[in-house]
Formats: sequence, structure tokens, C-alpha cells
Amino acid sequence: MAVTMQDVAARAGVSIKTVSNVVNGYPHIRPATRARVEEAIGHLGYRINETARSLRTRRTDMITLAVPELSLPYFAELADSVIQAAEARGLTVLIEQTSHGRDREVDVLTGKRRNMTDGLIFSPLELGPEDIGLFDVDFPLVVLGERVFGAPADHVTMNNVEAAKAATLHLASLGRRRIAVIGGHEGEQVGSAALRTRGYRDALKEANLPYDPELVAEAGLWHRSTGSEAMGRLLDAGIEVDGVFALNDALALGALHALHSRRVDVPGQVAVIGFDDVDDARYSSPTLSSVDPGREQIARTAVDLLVDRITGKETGPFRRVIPDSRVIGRESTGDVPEGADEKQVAVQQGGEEPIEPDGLRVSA
Amino acid sequence: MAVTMQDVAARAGVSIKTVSNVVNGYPHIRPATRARVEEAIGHLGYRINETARSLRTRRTDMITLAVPELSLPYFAELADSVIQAAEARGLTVLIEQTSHGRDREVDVLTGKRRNMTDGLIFSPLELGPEDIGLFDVDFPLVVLGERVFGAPADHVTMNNVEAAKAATLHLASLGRRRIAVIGGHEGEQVGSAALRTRGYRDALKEANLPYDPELVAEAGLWHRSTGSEAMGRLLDAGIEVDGVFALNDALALGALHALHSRRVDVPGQVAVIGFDDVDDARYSSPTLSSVDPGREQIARTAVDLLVDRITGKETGPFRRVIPDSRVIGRESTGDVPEGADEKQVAVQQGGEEPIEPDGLRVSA
DNA sequence: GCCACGGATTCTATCGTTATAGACTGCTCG
DNA sequence: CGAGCAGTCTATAACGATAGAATCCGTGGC
Repeated sequence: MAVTMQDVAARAGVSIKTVSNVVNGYPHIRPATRARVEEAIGHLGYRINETARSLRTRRTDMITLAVPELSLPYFAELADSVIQAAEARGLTVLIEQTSHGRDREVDVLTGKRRNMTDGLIFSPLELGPEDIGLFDVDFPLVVLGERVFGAPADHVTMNNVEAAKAATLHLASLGRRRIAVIGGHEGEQVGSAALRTRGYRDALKEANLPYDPELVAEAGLWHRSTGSEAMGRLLDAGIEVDGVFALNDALALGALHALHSRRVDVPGQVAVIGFDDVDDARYSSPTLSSVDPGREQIARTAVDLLVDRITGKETGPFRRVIPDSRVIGRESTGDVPEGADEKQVAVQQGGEEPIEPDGLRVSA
Repeated sequence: MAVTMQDVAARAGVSIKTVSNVVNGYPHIRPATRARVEEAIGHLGYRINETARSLRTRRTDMITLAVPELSLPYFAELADSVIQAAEARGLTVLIEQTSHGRDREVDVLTGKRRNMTDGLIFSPLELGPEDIGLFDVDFPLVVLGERVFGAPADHVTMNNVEAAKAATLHLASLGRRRIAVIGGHEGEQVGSAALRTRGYRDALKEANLPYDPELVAEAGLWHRSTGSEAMGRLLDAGIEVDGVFALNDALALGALHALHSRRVDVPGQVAVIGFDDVDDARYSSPTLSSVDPGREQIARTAVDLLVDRITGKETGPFRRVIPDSRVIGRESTGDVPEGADEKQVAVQQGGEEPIEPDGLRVSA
């Protein structure tokens, strides 16, 4: 049925190993031999059996990317970037959706599916510090996000506290005094929600604004719908608000929707800023100010770290990398005269860690 | 290093084949033996080597999904659905982005990467009827979309002409007489643009509206930015418009943006309807009317067809499946009193083909 | 003319499974 | 009481490639 190296070798009148050598670009082959082999390959339509090769070489040149859900734009765009970065290194990406299921996330780390790829880039959403033991795996692993710190794996995260603080301060700098925050998780100590909320509070302090619990709107899931609902609750409760910091763009877009449907002018009456800088943010009405967490850099770095582990180039202690993030001002904070370029404000970085050549902060 | 069946067999005091039998659920094994093997597996932390298994069984239980770009919400949501459908059948999905590159699309069909998975679900965007020869491949293939008809492969497509006609008629039924269409591809005879444009013209005819070339705004790429630009061109040219049919939601959302920034009331002055019913449509301001092409069904059907080919359950002639689509009226066409349910209008289906039990239209 | 040399090629073991065929139990049954 | 049979389990050959050692062979040194 399928044509194998055996067949090619027979037709070219050489040994199977010579075919292998040709296929793998081994240099010491007489041009005439190479030509014969290539003719045979072309004529027979031979394609190498990657499975057999993988068995022998113990490499599949595939990596797994595990994310909660591709229909969330942030993760779709992250996946896009990861796939591109991987491809640039000759790797194919297998995507695993955990769909907000704790079991699914555990499976990603322990399940049988795991061992067909060379490594895993994992963005957990349910697992937390208490699950840190699960991350002690025997394959190359790069963790993304803020759910788990200190896992025995390389980690690419973002500057949540600083970035959230910068976003909030951006609102304060516009003279907003009643800044609501949407998307908090009551009582949670870990993860993006907690960190970004802390940044929000830091900013209030720095801007000499009081912290008012009324201005905190919870939202368990960070979807547009929950953002819309949370914003609606604030407005319907008659709480005075002139600025909104949504903990991600989906929430912010939902909030814009709620504001729009209640005929509240943005940014006139309420200024809004989100977080993630998804593609949508540039095309909503009004366009949405946001924080770019450095998605491309996150993807590229994650793939690089993983590749270094896979190839064994890096065997040292686990690294933590924090790409630069920046505030991007658009219409929803009144930043951009129509048609003008977006205003970008680099987030002040904390500085105790060494800086890599390309501006990444790295800590071992 | 890695623990193999060999090791397990040694510890359990059985043959390697017996371990294999246990792992694969072969029924005739004495409970005591099974227990010993399982103890050994647990104790040694044995995990089956999928690569070796694949080499032997010639199955990888992976399929490839090739789409243009995950950062386009339609494809991200499609990927989400495909992954879920695949997972329900025990398959993992490897994603290939073609990034609008003709070469990349050719690669997907012919490239060496291809043969690590059991089959391919391919949504081409660049290849056309002239490339039909490329689709004559020796692995299971399901084609999505409207670029290529008649390829030697199963095909899941949508009812473009009818659905576009229904969308346009929806605008006409609101009394709109100057209905623009955004996203056409000049001179193109093939693909979604051509089909949906034809549906638009059919609708005009049926509604007794003249076809006015001024109302046709081209847009090569179907992005929000191009939709915004196209809408902007129409408005800035002073062309009278009271309805817009955008050939997909991204274009429509871009158009909404352009309308908003020019202070044109939607749906008061201009009613807008898109196509695809991406998640965004429910959360834009105003919410966007659209056509649901049956994305879930497309995904599920595509995976089903592919699995049938992979397992050899289906060996007959290639099938074409067209899921049902329907118009979904939202604020942008003034359909929904706030808070009420969305209005859904089933698209009239052409009827020369037999109907499957669950409402799919199938033609061999 | 013989041998060392190094490039070109072949030989053979191996990667970790599954598949096929057969061996070995006990039991039933004519 | 031996054949037949279902139930268990084992031996061994693939699956299609790669890796390292072994072999072949034309050339140049002496």
C-alpha cells in the first residue's frame, strides 16, 4: 500500500540507509546516487513515515498548546501567535481545549494523550498553587499566566500588578475620581483577577482616591456577557461612576455594550479601559483603550523556552520571563482624536530583576 | 529511561503481549493477572508509547484542521467546535494556519507535515477550482467552504446564496430601498464573496429593487478594518444608503464602527446585517443581526464525515452536506426590543436534494 | 605493487508497540 | 479416556525508519 524507503531503495538500486541519508541531507553522497534516489522518490511518490521516524528519533516535532477556549479572542490570538512562532522553528502545534474544566486541566498534565508531543505550553485557569505538585512532570513544560507561581517549570507571565496600576492611573490622569473595577473575584488570592485588582488599589492609593467597595463589580467568567451584566448592575444601582477598569477586554466590551444601551456617553460620562489588547479593541465603538500584555512576545518566548528544554540546550534552573506591557489609549478614554495614531504609554516596570538584551525581564 | 511494556511485563511476571492485552482491554484475562499487570503499571508509572503504537496500528488518532487564521473569530470559533467534536470521538486536533498564503495551502495538501495525522479538514481561502487536482489525495479529506466544488472529497459547505438572499430580504422587509453590500470581490466567480453577492442580487430582484453598482463596496480581506474602510468610502462619497449587507460579521462590525464614528444612527438611518453569527455579534453596540451558517453543525458533520472515511465505514461516493442556516435579527436591524429574545428566521432552503433525518441536506 | 586513507555505501540492531499463530491449561462430552 | 474447545497466555515477526559500525573502493604515498 504505502511506499516505503524499501521500495525507493529497490528502485534506485541502493540500500535503504542511503535513501535515509538522502532524505536527511547527509553530505557525503555522490551526486549521481542522490539523483537516482530522488528520481525514485519522485516517481514512486514516496513520503517519509513520520511515525516511524519519531519512534526511532524520539522526537515528534509537535508541541501541545493547552488553553481554556479558542472562542475567547485572547486565547485565539495567543494560539495564533504560538502557532506562528512554533512554525518558525519547524514545529507543529496540537491544541487542547480545557474548557474551564479542572479535570481537563489535570488531564493535560497527566493524561495519556500527552506523550505524543515533545512538550507542552499550558495556560491553566482552574489549577492553583495547591496543585503545584501536578506540574512536576517528566516532559518539557512552559506555564503561562498567573494561576501558578513557583511550579517546577519555565514560566512566562505578565506584569499584572504594574500594568493594572498603569491602566487605572491612566483613568485617574483624565480626572476620573469614581473608577469602578469589573471582573474581580471575591476572596480569591491568586490569579489574574487578584493581581490586577491589587494594581487597581495601588493606583487608587497613588492617586489619592478612596477605595470604595461599591465600585467593585464581580464577574466570575470574563466574558462579554458577564461584563455587560456587571456594568449594568453598577448603573442600575445608581452608583456614581466616571471611569471603568475592566480586568480584560471581553469584560470591557461587555461594559461598553451596557453603557451604550443605557445611553451613557463614553468617554464623556464614563471612560473605559480594558486589558489584553485583543484585536476587537481597535474596532469597537468607541475603540477601546487597553493594556497590551505583550502577547506576541509571550508566545515567542514560550516557544523559545520550550524548544531550549526539548533540545536540551537549556538544562539549568527554571526561568521566569515577563514581557513588557504598555497602556494603549483609544477613544474609550478620549485619547485619540479621530484618525490619529494610538497613544501608547509604556508601563513602568519594577526593576529588581536583570534585563535581557531584548528587554525581557528574566528571573531564575 | 522511559519505562516500556517490557519493564511492566518483567515486574508482573507475564509476557509483553499480555501487558498489551491488558492495556487494550482484551477481555480474556484472568482477574489476578490483570491485577498484577495493573499494579506493575501503576508502580512503574508506565505510559504507553503512542508513537510506537501508531507505527504498528497505522492510526494516530489525530486529525489536522487547516484554517486561514485563528485570530479571525469565525475560524477560532470553528476550530473550537471542531476540537470539541473531535474530542468527543477520541481524536486530538492539530491546527495548521495557512495565513492567506497560497503556498501554505498547497503545502497542507501535499507537504510532508501531512502524514502524521489520520485525516484533514481543510478550509481553503486561496485555492480555487483550477487547483482541483491538488485535492485528489490519498488520505481522508473533508473540504469546508465555497472555494472549491466538485473536489474528490467530502464537502461541508453552506447555503450561501439562499442565506445571503434571506439576509438582504430581511433588510428589504424593513423598508430599506438603498441596500449596500460590503465585501464583494470584483470579477471573482468563485467563493463566498461571489455566492453571497449573487444572493444579494437575487434578493434585490425579488424585492423589486434596482441593482446599483454604486452600492457595491469591495473589500479584499474580510477584516474589521477593511469593512470600516469600505463603509467609510460609501459614506464619504455621499452615496445614499439605508441598509448594509456585509458579507461577513467582521466586515459588518467594521461597518458599524465607521457608521458610529460618523454619527450615523444604526438602525435608525442605516440598518446593518452581517454573516457568520460570530460571538461578537451578540455584544457589539448595537448588537449585530447576522446569518448563522450552522457552525456547530458544520464542525460536527465535518468530523463525522472524516471519521467515517478514516474508519472505512464509508467508502462510497463523496458526499456534500449543507447544514441549515438562519437569519438572526438583532438591534442593528431594529429587530429586538431591548432584553427580548432574538428573532430567528429560518432560511428557505432550496429543495432538490434529499434531506437527512436531522435536517441536513445531502447530495452525493 | 602494497597499504593506508577517507568518502560512499551497506549491514544490522533497535525504537516500543501490536498481530498472528500457537502452546498450554482444564473441562466437557461422546 | 482421548478429542474438542474455550479461555489464557507466550513467542516472534512485523511496522518503517535511524544510528553506528563495517565494508567497499579509487587514490596517492612510498
